Amino acid sequence: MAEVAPTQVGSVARALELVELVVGGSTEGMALSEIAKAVGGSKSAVLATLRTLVDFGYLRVVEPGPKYLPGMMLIRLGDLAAAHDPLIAVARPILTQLSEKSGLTIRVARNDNGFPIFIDRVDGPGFVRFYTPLGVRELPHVSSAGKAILAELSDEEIRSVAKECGLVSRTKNSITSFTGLKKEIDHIRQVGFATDDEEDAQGIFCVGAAFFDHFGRCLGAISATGVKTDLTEEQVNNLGKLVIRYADQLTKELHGRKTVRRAI
Amino acid sequence: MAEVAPTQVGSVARALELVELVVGGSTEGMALSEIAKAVGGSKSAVLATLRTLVDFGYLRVVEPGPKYLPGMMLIRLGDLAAAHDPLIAVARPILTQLSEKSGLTIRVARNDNGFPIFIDRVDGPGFVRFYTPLGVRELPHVSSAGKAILAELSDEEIRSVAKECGLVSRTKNSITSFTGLKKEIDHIRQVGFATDDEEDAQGIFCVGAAFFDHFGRCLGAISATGVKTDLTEEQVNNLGKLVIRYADQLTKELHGRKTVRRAI
DNA sequence: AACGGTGTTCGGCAATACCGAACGGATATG
DNA sequence: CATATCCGTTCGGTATTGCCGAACACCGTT
Repeated sequence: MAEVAPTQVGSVARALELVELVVGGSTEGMALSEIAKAVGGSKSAVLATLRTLVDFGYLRVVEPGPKYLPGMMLIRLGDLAAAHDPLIAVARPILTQLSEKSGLTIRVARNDNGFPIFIDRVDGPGFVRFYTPLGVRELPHVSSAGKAILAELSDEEIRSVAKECGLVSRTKNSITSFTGLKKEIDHIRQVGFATDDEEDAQGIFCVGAAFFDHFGRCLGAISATGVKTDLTEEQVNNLGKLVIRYADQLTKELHGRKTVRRAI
Repeated sequence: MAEVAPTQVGSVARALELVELVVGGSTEGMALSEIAKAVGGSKSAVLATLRTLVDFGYLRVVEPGPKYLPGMMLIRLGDLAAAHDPLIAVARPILTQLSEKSGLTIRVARNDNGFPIFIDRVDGPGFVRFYTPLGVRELPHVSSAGKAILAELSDEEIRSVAKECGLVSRTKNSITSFTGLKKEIDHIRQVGFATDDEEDAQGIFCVGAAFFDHFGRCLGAISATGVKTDLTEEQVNNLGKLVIRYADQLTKELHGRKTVRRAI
């Protein structure tokens, strides 16, 4: 089976795999045989597990078929988990205000050892043209939030993170060399905000800025995301200053202290 | 133990109880002994389960102590579950627009046999002064969304729902008699929107309107929530018309068809 | 220094979660 | 129209494995 170092509970692990499988599946839902085949278990065992998950609302079953879909409890738990997180609780009103002011989608990422994990998002008005998942470690070098975080690290930390993620390419604009990244970070340290000019996805432009705890350590970054249009340098600068202002506001409300960014 | 009619998996059920326990706990996190005592299990068994949940990101452990807190995966799953739900996907831009237009917190509830289940929320600007959970069945008679849904039911359905929830009182403004509720619903059917004038919580005012599927059946309702201020009847009417317009827009984008509301 | 409180590890027993076969229904195929 | 093939479901039997309780190590307090 799977190599699990510490003591675990197998049936629970298998159940959680089922949840991820269904959540990652299509919006049509998944059938029992399909699920059993995917996880390589017997139909009867999978059925018992699915019933348990449905009982707790983690999944819901839609007739006819029976097909399994993500349940309401997941939304409830996600909402409660967000309410539990002090950072999200403080950040959300700020994200909302910045979204309204800029008309863009605003997200907040936590600094996870140099990697950004987006934990909340407030959509801008208009139809949502892109979807970015929450709660997962993202690539640091192709997102404005990630680069804003990187710019607050020491050079050796940056090198370590760059090595860990491999500086993989996502689009033709992605920065894939360490020297290129270093140059970019120098620029970020000068202007105080980071950009993502179609480096992660075609047609998407982002601006991000870091925020800090009361030790002056970078807790994460907020970013504004929109569809790429022809922005003048001045417009980018204005947006950058706006994002910085709200990031500073977040730092302040977290009783944090903004560090002097390392110039070189 | 618990009386479980169909075949289930006990260890999974116990694990999910742990998740709910921790999510419902304080923001400080819960200790192992505390959790074991609460669920009435041995520390070793609970520890193994907790480790599994931590491994999957459902919980996270914070040192020192080890204390257990809701994990990032819950946020991720909640976000994915919301993205899976066609209603949420369609509704969110509309909620965002209405929130921006009205400056209020907008929510959308699904009609669950006459009961509202709020499944998404877009906060208005400014500090959030109230928190309403998502994904749980709420009382139908003390929320504007609930009453907007009720007004689309037949009279016997309303009576059935009223019996089921007992018309319990939440504030001194709560409607607790069936005749009072019937009168209120007649009014809602006339004006097309429902209000909640501090009937669920002191100082909170809401306006809600229903939306429909392509059979003309009431799928749910959206509502605008704000702090109670001295609103003139005209202002309430204007807000009501605004909410109706966005609810109708939602109906339209769901390829739904608005029913002629039953006058009497 | 001895205590109550942690979290942790370990062995052993029995509960129980798994499997596979068999059934019934629905849909597709000849 | 009959046959075949999928589906979901039920049901025992087996042994896997998840549970317990005791013992350990650790810290803070008394």
